[in-house]
Amino acid sequence: MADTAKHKVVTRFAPSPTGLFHIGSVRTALFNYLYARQNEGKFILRIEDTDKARSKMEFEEDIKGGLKWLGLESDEFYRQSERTEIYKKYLQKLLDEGKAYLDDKAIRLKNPNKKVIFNDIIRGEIAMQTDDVGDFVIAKNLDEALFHFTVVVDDFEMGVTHIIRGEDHIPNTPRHILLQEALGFNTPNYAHLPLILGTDRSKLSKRHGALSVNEYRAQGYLPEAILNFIAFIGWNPGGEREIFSKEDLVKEFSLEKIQKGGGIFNIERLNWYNGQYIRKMDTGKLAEDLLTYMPESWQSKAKESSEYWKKIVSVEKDRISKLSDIKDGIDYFFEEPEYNKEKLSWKGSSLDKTKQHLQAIVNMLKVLPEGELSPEQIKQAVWDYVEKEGRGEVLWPFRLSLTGRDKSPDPFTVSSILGKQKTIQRLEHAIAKI
RNA sequence: GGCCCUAUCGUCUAAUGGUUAGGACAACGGGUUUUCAAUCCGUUAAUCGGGGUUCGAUUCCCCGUAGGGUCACCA
Repeated sequence: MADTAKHKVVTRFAPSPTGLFHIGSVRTALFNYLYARQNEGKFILRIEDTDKARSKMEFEEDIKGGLKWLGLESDEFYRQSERTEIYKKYLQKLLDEGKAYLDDKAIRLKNPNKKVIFNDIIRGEIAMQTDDVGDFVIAKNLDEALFHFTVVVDDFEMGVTHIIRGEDHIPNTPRHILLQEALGFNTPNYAHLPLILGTDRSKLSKRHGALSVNEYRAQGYLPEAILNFIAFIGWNPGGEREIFSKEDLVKEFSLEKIQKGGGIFNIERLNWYNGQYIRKMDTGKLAEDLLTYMPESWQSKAKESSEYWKKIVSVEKDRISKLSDIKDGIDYFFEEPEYNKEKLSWKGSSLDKTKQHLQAIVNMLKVLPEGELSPEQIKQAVWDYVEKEGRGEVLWPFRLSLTGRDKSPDPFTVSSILGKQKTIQRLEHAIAKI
């Protein structure tokens, strides 16, 4: 029996390991975690693996790994498949007391067919007539207790004070209360969360696309961004602040401020949060994390010259919204750019003219000192010319000969990172091409 | 279909028995020394409908409507 006396609040996250750790489950886990931490309570992870056919260890590992990555550490861990004896004891008790009975193949609860009323923290009073569930099955046999029964027994045994779960469990609650009454347990507090919905407004499920936490992780979403984003579906502290760290959430969280209506999972908003958190990251750390998202050949180059890589990262840092974005649009830092010479000219300008501009830039750069040049230094060196000839007229071919791309950071930044030699080399290559 | 839950901009949401109904994402427009980002400024945009209660309702009540959840020897 758990030490309930020590903790005023005990919450639990109780997933069944029958699928990957789902983004909808993340919020249930998060809210249980937040509420426990906020009240200096206990947060329990309980694997509900009574369905032997569907439960798989790989899913359990996926859930645990996901929780760890998100930083939602639990204080205690249980696995229902290891608690058969406990369920058996209570099952026998119910049988002995005549509150349950064995029919052909299963153990059923004798349903008093009463009206059950409970007070949901989020929704207020909910009343339901229990006739329609009849003498529902609570176990296949003494050694195989089923969901409704194991949940009730475990929540009691573990001293769970607050059951925070999805609203898809509302219809189950009257059965659990019937069971609690039969067993002589107190009814814990219930808080049924609104569901996270797909874009079609139905409960988020596999057909809505990427859902597993690990997939988001693989795409380069940050745990802080996911937590912040997920917390704000169905909950809001009031006020106009949008960015909340896990610690902020622990401080501000309250069950009373949870929304009643379901909320759509909006990836655009997640992307925005993720970008915000990327921008707040330390560049060194980001440079390290970004490495794994790159093709191997670039990766080794980046490792060889970490200063070079850091400069690239400091520029890309506010251009990407998820880590995997890094591989798009930085090829010119690792390979010679490829492009058609026609692209070099700015809006209808002639190639001859373009060639002149490029040559002029080369000349101006050549007289600059060797060694590191800042974007400002480079800009200063060419700016008078640029102003005289037209910005796009000069800057577009400058940038294009360095990057070969329609879209990229400005030519001063790129050439500063590339270095004087490389910059001149690429400009001369462009000139030769024309 | 039975039972249950829900309803504010396209989306996530704030607020109140009396407000120009606020913020964020997205979209659009503009600034930010060429482009694309990032950033800054701005614009468009909402209280599901009908009855009550009330001096006044988006807010409280009822009825509709719409959406969702759930109806296993799954969880």
